[in-house]
Amino acid sequence: MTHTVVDSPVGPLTLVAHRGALSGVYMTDQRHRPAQDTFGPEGPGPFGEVTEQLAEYFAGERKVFDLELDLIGTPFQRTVWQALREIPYGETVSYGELAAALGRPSAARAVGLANGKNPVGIVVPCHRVVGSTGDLTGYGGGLARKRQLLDFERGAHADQLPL
Amino acid sequence: MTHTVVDSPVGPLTLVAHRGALSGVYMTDQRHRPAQDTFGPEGPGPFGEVTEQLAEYFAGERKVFDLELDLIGTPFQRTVWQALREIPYGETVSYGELAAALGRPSAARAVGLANGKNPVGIVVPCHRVVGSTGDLTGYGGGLARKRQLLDFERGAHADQLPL
DNA sequence: GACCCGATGTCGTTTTTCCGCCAGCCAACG
DNA sequence: CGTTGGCTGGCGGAAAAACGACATCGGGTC
Repeated sequence: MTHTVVDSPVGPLTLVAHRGALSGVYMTDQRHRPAQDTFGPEGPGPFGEVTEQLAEYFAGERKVFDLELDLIGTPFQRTVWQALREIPYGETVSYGELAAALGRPSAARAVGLANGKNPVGIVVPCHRVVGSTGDLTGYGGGLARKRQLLDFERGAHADQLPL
Repeated sequence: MTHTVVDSPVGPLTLVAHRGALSGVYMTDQRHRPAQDTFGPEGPGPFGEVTEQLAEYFAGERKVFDLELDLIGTPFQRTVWQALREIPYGETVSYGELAAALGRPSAARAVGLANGKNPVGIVVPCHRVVGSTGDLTGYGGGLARKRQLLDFERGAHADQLPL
């Protein structure tokens, strides 16, 4: 367990590694952010590759992250997080649709819970899930950041997918 | 975490080591015996010294074990196990007396529970605790073994403490 | 009295149960 | 449109219940 901190357009990001793989990406003031002392000491880890891909992402040059992750959670949570990774860049799904895709059409609210516990922000794109009406409805890092990320992803796509 | 198996007059004993110290001594068919896969691989450990002292004990030549132990349990359990180690060879105490000695005169039954969870049989002499009437009342390894151990300890003492 | 039996009190631990929380959804109503 | 109320499912913590390697007391027996 080691961690480090890098800068980004959405503020400082705390990167956490466990067993040699990325296990956490936390923004400042993020809800459900674990206590600092659970991140282990600041130190070496696979952070070079992570930092590079994040930089590419924020430069609009990367749409898919290719990183080894170590996600710790309940079976249901892991299922949800896995599903999140399959939402394409720039697109959104509703909590209900995601729940239905998992075969639990009525578990929309539970999906919201699991979503909020996503330990790896941005890389696991929990920001691409919105309410059934299109409302953003909530985000661990604050709705402003969610809007910022979605606007950015749509903008970077503009030249390819003119609406 | 490593373990090994040795023979003894009360049947095969599984010795377990953790952090370089003895953490378990289990008989066959013992109640509360942890699952085999929690013992780690069969391998090296401080088993030479342990085996030697056990052999001396069963030869009637050793009355006190001098071994480093690594006992894992709740605070109360650790207190009880520590108290057990101070019961002299060949003598017995009742559950109630032991509880009283710990300052919890009414916790006799709880002492019984903790007693049963003793991970290090023989070396931590839980067999020296009996009911208030002198009945053996119970033993993780079976009453037969408890009787066997107590008879043996009394016998080995016979030349010193003729009743 | 001596003895056995059952009921009761006790205590730390473990297991089970229950309840509230919430980044949702839908329908009904103004 | 906004607002409201009722339904939902998984999670986490709290509370309750169950569980013994006991001890003690009170009645019945003989």
